[in-house]
Amino acid sequence: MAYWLVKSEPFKYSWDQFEKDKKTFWDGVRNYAARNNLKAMKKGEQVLYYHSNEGVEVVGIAEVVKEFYQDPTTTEEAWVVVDLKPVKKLKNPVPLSAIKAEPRLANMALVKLSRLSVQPVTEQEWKVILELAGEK
DNA sequence: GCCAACGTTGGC
DNA sequence: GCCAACGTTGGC
Repeated sequence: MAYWLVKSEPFKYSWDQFEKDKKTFWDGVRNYAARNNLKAMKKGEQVLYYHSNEGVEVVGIAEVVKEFYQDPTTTEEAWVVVDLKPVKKLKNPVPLSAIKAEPRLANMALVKLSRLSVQPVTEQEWKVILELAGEK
């Protein structure tokens, strides 16, 4: 079972909107590395939901409900989406500054590859994030 | 709004 | 296939 992290700009698609919708397809990925991660997602896997630009923090947990398929917003075959549903909002959102301050998270893709919009999260990292979020 | 980091494009 | 130029992302 793998873990993931997706980024969204709250202006464009916030966690609150996501909760209202109950489900969304994750579109707009136009980067091969991110695309490959989308393709690697399996149904039932858990995904951290991160707000970039504003907030700059992990705000919630989502789950993959449908594995990748052709991005309906483009006819270019290279691009895919997955369906996600909200699982829960974190008690305490985890800001990037806290992630950077946590030695156990020093190697997170979020820190090292800050521009990648869909990235894998290790099980250890997942646990630490939830711990910082006050979930347990 | 600035700028660093990094991915992509295109000329050779 | 290399690499400079350019565009975009995202933290601050």
